[in-house]
Parts: sequence; structure tokens; C-alpha cells
Amino acid sequence: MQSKIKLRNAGLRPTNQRIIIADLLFNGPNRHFTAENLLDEINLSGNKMSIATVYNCLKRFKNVGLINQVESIKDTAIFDTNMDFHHHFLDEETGELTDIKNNEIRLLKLPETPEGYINSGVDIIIKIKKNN
Amino acid sequence: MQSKIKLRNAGLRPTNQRIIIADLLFNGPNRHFTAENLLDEINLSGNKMSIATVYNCLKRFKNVGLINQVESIKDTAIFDTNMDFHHHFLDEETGELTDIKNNEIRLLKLPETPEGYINSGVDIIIKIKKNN
DNA sequence: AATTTACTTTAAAATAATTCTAAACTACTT
DNA sequence: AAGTAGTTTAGAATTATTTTAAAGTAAATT
Repeated sequence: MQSKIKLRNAGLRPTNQRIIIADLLFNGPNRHFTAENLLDEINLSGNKMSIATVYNCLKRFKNVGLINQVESIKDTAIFDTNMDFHHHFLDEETGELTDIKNNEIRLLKLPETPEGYINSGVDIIIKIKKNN
Repeated sequence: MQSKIKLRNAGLRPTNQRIIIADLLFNGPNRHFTAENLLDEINLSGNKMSIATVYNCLKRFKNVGLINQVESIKDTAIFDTNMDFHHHFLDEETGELTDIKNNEIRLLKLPETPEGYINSGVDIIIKIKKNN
């Protein structure tokens, strides 16, 4: 049970629920998952927990840097009349987007597209926040 | 009324609602907006329309390439145990994410962070889809 | 060790964004 | 003018997430 220590080091109270989740998340290769995914896994492992707890827990883990949340533009669809190839600044606090013109940014090296797939676009999001 | 022609060229039936929206979207500088934003504007302009119509219309506009939807990772929060600086492939069809290691990608030139802001992270999403 | 305090968990309700349904409507074709 | 296929609509349904407030638990204090 490393998890207890891991949690304590991160400044989190090692509750049963957090230990269950930490055990599932940190004893294997890296992975992507949703709250719902994780709850299913918790249930399969013979444990029970409220979905609200899963959300709470993931938010805490994220705040203390144990996990990442993959960037997404809030939970609202944002549309853009700019059809040029371009990228965005995202104000982390307000969710506001600003265009980055394509010539202000340059990608030197791109990874190989996985076998059997084609590349259908590149989106670069630079997160910013007020410096005060 | 250029909008009628624009819609027809895009292969869309120029209905009243689409014309109202096109008039609002395409007679000014480029902009970002949500469905809700747009509905407010429609109402302010003295027109009325169901929110479902706004969503339908934006989806159509997007499909025919009149507008873009800013990339977002579906409408579900996705978490990641990989805390290294890295980026993602996003399968457009399934929403599945795969890591791109940081050394497989290189940014040559970054835009200047806007005055009064600090850069708090860069996320690169390469969209991919099955090549058949 | 018992008590207090502050943080956590929970079920259930609330909220928010978006999609679905099916009936009424309208543009285009014949 | 009539038919048909696509569109709009209000309202219901769905989905993801957060809130609420009460009950529970870990840690600090006695």
C-alpha cells in the first residue's frame, strides 16, 4: 500500500475512497480515463463509491498534481467564423479564446501518424492567465 | 442579402432562420461564439428562433465548411495519469486519445503571450481518422 | 483515550449543454 | 398547384457535472 504515503505526500488525507482510486490509477501504465470509466473499474474491483466522490477525488488529484486533465475548451461548444488555419490562446480563468495567426507559430517536427490513420488537423492551444 | 447566395453555394437551403444567422455571422470581423451567445444576438436583432434550430444550423454550417468548431475533447472530462509534458492524438471518430511523447514534436516559434498574461501551458492535439 | 474540529463522502436534487421527437411548416421539384 | 423532402419548433429526454446538506471519518487537541 504505497498509495497511502503517496496521498499524504501530496497533502491529501488518505481516505478509503482515495486509496482505492490511487491503487487503481497508479499501479500500471499511464492511461486516459473518464470519471465514469473509473467508477466502472471501482465497481469491478469489488468496491463501491458515489460518482460524486469520484469527481471530487479526481478534481483533488488534479489540483495537487497527481493527474492531469486533458485540455478541453470548457463544456460548451465554441464556434469560430475564422476558417483560416490558425490556433488559439485560451484564458484559463474566463474561457475566452483569441486567435493566433498561423504565421506566428511554427511546428518543426511532427510525430508520425499512427499506422492506418490519416492526420486530419492540428490544434494548438496555448493556455494563458492574467499575470496578477 | 449576400447570405442567400452564400447558403446556396454551400449547398444549404436558404431558410429564413439560416439567413438570419448568416447575416449575423458573416457581416463583421471573425469571432468566437457559443450557441447561446448567438441566440441572444438573434433575439436582440428582433428575431426569434428555437435554441434547437441554432444548434442544427451551426452543425450544418460546420459540416459544409462555413464555420469551424473549436476543437474540444468531446463533452466528457478526460483525465490522464501521464504527468510528463506531452501531447495527444485524438481519434475524431471514437474520441480516443493517444499520447505523443514530447520529443516527437517540436515547436519552432511561439507567438508572443498577450500583454498582462503569462503562458501557462501548451496543448497540441493532432486529430486523426482511420484512412478507410 | 475521548472530544472536537475540519475535511470527506453520500444520495439525491439541481444545473447546464445538447439532442431527440414528432408534428407543423416551407422550399424546391414536378 | 401538388407532392416530397428537408427544416423548424416546443418540449421532453439525455448526459455530464456540481451542489446540498446530512452523516461519516481522519487528525488535532485535550
